[in-house]
Amino acid sequence: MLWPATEVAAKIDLIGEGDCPSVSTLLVDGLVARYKVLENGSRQIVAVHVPGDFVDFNSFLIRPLDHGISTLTPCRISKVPHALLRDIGETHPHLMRVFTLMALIDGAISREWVVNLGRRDATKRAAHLFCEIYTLLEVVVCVSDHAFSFPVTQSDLADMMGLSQVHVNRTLQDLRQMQLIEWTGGPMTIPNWRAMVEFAGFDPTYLHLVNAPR
Amino acid sequence: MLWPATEVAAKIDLIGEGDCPSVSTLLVDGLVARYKVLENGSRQIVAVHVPGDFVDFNSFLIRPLDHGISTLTPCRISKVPHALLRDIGETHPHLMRVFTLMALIDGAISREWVVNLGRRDATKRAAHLFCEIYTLLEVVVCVSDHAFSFPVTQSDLADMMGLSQVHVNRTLQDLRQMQLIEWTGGPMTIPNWRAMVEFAGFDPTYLHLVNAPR
DNA sequence: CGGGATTTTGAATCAGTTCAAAATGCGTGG
DNA sequence: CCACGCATTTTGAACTGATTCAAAATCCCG
Repeated sequence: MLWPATEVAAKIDLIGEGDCPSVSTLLVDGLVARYKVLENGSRQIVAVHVPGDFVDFNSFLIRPLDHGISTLTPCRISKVPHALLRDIGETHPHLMRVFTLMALIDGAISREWVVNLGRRDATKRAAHLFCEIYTLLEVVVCVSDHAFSFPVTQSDLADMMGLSQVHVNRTLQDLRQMQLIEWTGGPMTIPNWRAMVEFAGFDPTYLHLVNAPR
Repeated sequence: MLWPATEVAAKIDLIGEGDCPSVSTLLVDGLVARYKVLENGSRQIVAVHVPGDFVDFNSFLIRPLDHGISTLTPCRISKVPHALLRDIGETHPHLMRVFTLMALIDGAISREWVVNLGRRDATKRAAHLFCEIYTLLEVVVCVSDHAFSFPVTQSDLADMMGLSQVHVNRTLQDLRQMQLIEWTGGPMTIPNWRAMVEFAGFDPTYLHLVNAPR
């Protein structure tokens, strides 16, 4: 069963904080961020979603939504009514377990973000984030040779990493100079994956992917 | 149906990283932490659990466990076999939804930790953490008048907040001087809850408690 | 070619770290 | 009850990673 995928322009709020939609959104193409904004106006991105992710599975069982959801790039999305999810849960109880699993993995990734923000310096923090995003993309999209489209601003990166935009810029320069990333204008490539993983201390176990990448 | 609660001494690893137990642990009394350790030896606590929490509900559906679990204080725990959880899920499908809900709330708390580490300075970070823990305790335990037993070392706090132990010490002094906490030897008290919430920017929505406290 | 967004650079400042030592608290055994 | 020893807290001072502010350079799109 398929829904027509909708095109969405870049940098659009898919769902605002406090909204209570009766559909969940499946990301078909593009990148979306879940974020929170503090009183002082600063923003923290709390999760990044890749194609195949349920972007607000939460809203199926939890209200109100305690964070905003916004696209990072142009996206294609597909709306799945909560009524359908409920039906699935009732007629195929074993699929309900899949929902639980999705929620658990979401939490596992979130916990690794806590580690990333709490205990890694800017350079390793960036490296780890790129490892995570690449690994997730590799599973879903046809990604060739550790290169992937990543049309995201340094401000957005700053909000993912809990850093200032200026420092993100300097951090990226460091990673470039260390030959761990190539990223100027086009897609990001990680020329030496082994070195990158080693440097970032990246262990993909927490992603709980079925086909663990090498 | 009840299990005998087991006594556990303070600062004991309940479950080590990589373990695959066939039971989940319900926390009856005390505080436990889930943590990750980096290559360089630094530790980050990724979640704190209060009585009533399933401490490793994860392990029911996800393996291997990607983090360690350790007590912060002496605890009483109760082991619930996975087989039983599976039975419940099969015979009472609607309870499976409760499991999903638990997992979602766990994730929501984790995301707030990301915000706390990413975008709040040391003082507000500590304040927010104390607000969270107090609010969770208030629901479960008989806690009187914004005072609660919190026998945790400053090192443990440092690992929750992604700070050095020394800076935690100075941060606590600040909070004491601002009259936001009283904490010397005995239980921690928050003499002016309104001021504390205001200062920390604490909004308990993300905890998704049924009986929202004032 | 022009204009807004984004990236890059510089310099001063600040929040938090590190290292080291002193002070305090606390349980145990004499 | 005191003395000892270990864990924890507190203090100081030097240092460093990241922030802030401001301006210049570059990019991209129409």
